[in-house]
Amino acid sequence: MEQDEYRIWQTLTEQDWMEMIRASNLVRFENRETIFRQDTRSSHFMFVEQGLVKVYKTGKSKKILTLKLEGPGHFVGLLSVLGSEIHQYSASAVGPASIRFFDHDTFLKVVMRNGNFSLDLLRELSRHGLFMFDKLISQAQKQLPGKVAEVILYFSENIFHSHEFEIPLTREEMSQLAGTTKESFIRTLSEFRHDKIIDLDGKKISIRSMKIIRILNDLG
Amino acid sequence: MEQDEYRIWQTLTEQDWMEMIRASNLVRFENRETIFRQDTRSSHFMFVEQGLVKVYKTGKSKKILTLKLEGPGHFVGLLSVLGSEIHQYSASAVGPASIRFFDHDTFLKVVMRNGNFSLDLLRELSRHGLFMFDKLISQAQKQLPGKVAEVILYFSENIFHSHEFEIPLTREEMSQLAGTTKESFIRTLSEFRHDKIIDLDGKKISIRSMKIIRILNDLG
DNA sequence: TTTAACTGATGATTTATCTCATTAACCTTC
DNA sequence: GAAGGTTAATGAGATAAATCATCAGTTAAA
Repeated sequence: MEQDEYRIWQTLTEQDWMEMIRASNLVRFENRETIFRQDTRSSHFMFVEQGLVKVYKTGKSKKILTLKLEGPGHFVGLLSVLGSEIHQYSASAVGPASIRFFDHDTFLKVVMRNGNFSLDLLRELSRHGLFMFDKLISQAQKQLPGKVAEVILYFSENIFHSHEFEIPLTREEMSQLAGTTKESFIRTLSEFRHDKIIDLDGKKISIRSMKIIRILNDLG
Repeated sequence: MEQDEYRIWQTLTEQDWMEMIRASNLVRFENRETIFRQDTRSSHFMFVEQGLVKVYKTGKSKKILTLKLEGPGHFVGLLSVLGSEIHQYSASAVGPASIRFFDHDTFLKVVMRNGNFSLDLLRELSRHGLFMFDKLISQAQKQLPGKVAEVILYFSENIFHSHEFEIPLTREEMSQLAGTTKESFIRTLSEFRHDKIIDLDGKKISIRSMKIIRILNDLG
């Protein structure tokens, strides 16, 4: 990794950067491998260099809710590393992914002495919080079509930047991202297909009417 | 306010503290007054010195979801001030409340030059994020009794630190905290009363069986 | 290569919760 | 102190979504 490869490192001095990199190691995960697991002790700061990472949490009823897929240039597990001793959620690789693990103390030392860097982290954490607040509203207030449209839109806009894409998740995993059951999710997808809002071919989805998807996402 | 009154200021030097305080002002809000409103421009860092502040967000359908009640010693609106130009949610006073408004640039200047302070903010923000993630799981996976028990437990443990308390919100406001409708909330409260889990007298609630409340909260 | 497990799809049924409607109690203010 | 507004409570009916069950197609394992 070069220092200028990701925006977040650009506030670091060459020395800070070198010190952090030296106290780090890059780990490659294969599809579906766990990166860290809820209820284990949190230790390292983890940064996605390549691939996609699924961030999810298991409720008391063992049901899973997936918060997001984090892509390159973002941290995973920050909330737990900074706000708790124990991981409060899990993360796993979606496809092959390279994660850099930074030594906890070295990372904090740099955060403490570099105001611009810590401010960037504060902003990253804040945007993450705003994202969660939005998701909270969705879960509390939207009904099925709105939730499913949101997931489709999420892949289209945040992950693939295209109206046509192949989703690297099973239907059940998608339903966990929507906050519903796999049956309900599948059913709603089928309805979207019948209503010619999307084309569907296995894991390939093509949005035929972005307008309707947006309306469904907005109005619930 | 004295510097040692709240934990968050203890990492500040006397100079930093004085500079920030000089560039701040304390505003008293009466019950139900808006402190900041969703969709307005965010400007100041706001800190609760006294009272309770309701943090809530209005969805596209105009329905309100209340995230939490923030008490003395905590910031409100941090997510928006740091992560967005525009407030993504609202806050209003629950009873009389004193809020200190810090000048944006002065506050950031201190954050940037004081590593311990910025680290404290990072931790505060992280805990806030973990709280939201928990709430997200609740909204996605719990049904009514679990959500209502959660609200009762929240008041008991986080706000009043007692099994008996008088809630400063209407039933409708409580339902927005639970993420349901006022009718459903009232109905569930009544059921709890019939089942002798709580005593109910207007806004006074007394938990008769903390054990059952906890079970309901945990298992859904 | 046969069996077993997983995934996707769909129907039928049940259940939870929302919506609508009504009433009573309590404030507020004119 | 009467009228209007807000809040709390509850019932009946409508509706959305979960659950349960089945089956076909696919992938993985024995």
